Amino acid sequence: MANISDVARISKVSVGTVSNVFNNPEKVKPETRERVCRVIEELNFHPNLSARNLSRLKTDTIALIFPFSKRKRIEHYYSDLLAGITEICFQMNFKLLLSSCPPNIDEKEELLIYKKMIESRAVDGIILTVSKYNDERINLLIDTKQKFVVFGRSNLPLEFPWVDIDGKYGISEAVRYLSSLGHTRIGYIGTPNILMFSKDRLEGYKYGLKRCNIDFNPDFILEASVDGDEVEKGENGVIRLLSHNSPPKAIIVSGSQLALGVIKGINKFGYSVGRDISLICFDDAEWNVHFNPPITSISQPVYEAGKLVSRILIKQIKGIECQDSNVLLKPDLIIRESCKNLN
Amino acid sequence: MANISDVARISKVSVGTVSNVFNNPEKVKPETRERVCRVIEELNFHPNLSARNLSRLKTDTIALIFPFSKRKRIEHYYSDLLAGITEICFQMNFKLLLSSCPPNIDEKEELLIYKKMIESRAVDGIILTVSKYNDERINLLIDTKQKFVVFGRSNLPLEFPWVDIDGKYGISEAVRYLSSLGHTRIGYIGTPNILMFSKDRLEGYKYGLKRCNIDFNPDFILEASVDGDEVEKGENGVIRLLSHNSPPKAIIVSGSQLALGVIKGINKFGYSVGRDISLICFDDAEWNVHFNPPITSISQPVYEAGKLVSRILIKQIKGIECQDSNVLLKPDLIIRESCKNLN
DNA sequence: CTTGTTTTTTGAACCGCTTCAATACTTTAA
DNA sequence: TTAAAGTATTGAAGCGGTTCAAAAAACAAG
Repeated sequence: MANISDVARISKVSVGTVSNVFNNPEKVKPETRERVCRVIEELNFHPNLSARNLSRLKTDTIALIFPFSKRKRIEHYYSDLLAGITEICFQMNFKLLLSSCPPNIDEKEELLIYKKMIESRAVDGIILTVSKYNDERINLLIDTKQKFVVFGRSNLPLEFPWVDIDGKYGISEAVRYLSSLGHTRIGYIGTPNILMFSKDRLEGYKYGLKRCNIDFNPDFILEASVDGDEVEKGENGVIRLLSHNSPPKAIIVSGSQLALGVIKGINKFGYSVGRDISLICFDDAEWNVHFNPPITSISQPVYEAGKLVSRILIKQIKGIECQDSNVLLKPDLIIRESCKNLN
Repeated sequence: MANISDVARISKVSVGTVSNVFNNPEKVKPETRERVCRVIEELNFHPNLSARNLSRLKTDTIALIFPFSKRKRIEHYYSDLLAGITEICFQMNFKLLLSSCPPNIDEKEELLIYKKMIESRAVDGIILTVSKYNDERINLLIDTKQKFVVFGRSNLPLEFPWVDIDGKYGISEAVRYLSSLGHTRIGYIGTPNILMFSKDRLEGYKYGLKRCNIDFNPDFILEASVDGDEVEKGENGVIRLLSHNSPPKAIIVSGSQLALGVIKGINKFGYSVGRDISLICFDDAEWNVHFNPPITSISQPVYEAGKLVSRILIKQIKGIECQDSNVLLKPDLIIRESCKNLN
């Protein structure tokens, strides 16, 4: 396979000129350029990326690390994100290195994976997803001066680029909608407290109640544990909520997997979604619209977030000033038929 | 940032020895090794991957190229596959380069993307997915001597490693099951004919009928077109089938997106799945079990295929003899409640 | 035909590692 | 004590590009 000096030799120029033909074509005289190009064509020469990466000390590659799924498939959250990221990478001519790590991995081990990636300089930037409370990974990335963007916010008092979805807004709008239908007994089933977005959403729930002058009842909320099957947790959770002596009549559930369980639980309890229990699901999974009744959902613009996140990161890598490197996206309440009008 | 010669200088050995500490630790005397390791630790040295890749002329990286989704998310088929692939990559210490390309891209342009990837030697191997009839990509990969594995078989008379799911078996089992419930009027809604797996499944349908002594009725089959929304195609398709003057009483649908439309269409037609129309879906999407009634499905071991495909590819790259580089996986018929027993 | 200016091209240094023949050092056996 | 064999280390030559100061060539003006 031909290399750059073959091309140089045959086209009777220096390697520097061949290199310029690729990287600074305007610097080489048209006639020379054409001659070199012919030889490039003839030899079917293509610059070796590893060599290029080495000498430029950059890779035009970004990385995304996500946890293995327990369900032998990528969470659809990542799936949407990936769709956005790969699209931008394609546009901007960047590559995406995808890594995954075992679920429920030891936090220290997870950090090691990040460290390894940073230190080997395999990528120019990293996309961090699902920020946690006191997320050590963010500290690591800042300490090592690695370029990165976070999908999610942080409680740490640090400046860094992030994109997030306004869960507080989303949930509070759901509460407002339920309240407008006459609901006051509104339950909430949330995700584990250690994830930043859980806090945000729970806050939205409380804020939403307050705004609608509904008293907060701690018996009406439930936070799923970190481990275990999401569907099961949803099922058990909702059954617990419904077993109260004066149970909620509406439930907002944070996450589509949990929601699957919640629906199952509601049916198991002998109730029917939309008639006996109103339901809103944060995160509009593909199937929500196809259920009977179709589930009123809060749709997260994860795909857009993926595009943003990668665009911001690549800009940062290229040294392009980015005016908005902190973006909060609004989710959408999509009203379908799972909530009963009590008025 | 420290490099290998810094380490060599400070620990008073040659760069070769430092390199050996990493790559052939058994070749260096324990005392020396320890001394070098201390310096490595001190300087927080980590070999630069680009340099390593360049001098070894390999990257320990494989690539997967998949089409953008029209639905702003990765098809769950790829999602399962990715889960398997990334898991093996993690285990085998390989990296995965993920690329996507616009949907319905010109075939020539698609080939260019593959060419670019091959010629830049950015990866050591490529995973090709969803083989097509007369798939040019396979020719390209063979011609360029690129290492690769295909998820799917080919009609081309070529030898190459592949993993596939036995669609013929899956569909014919579905037919057999329906027949055992007393069904004889069995329709089939398939995916576009250009995809290899479509042919396979259709064959399964015909074979299944024959085996059960059911006459093949061309009016009962429908092949979805290449473009357009899958759900819509399913909906329109099933309505067309049901509008016949003696319509099928059972339908096998090839693909979960199509199935969503089929269910919608059945309901729209005023029929009810499991009562008026029996339904089997090839591909057990996450939601199938949660529908009412739960959909009897043929579950594809895509996650396992992902593991296999990457394992085979990596072995090939490493030059490890692989006894079984052509694997046909059997899908599973999961009986739920969408088929009526006519007996 | 000079001289000065601008445009092109050169070629060596560099990026940071791996590899391997050659050398140096140890150990063993006679 | 020494030669032979075995073990450990060296260092230079790759790998295949990019970069940039310096040289060369081309052009313009006097």
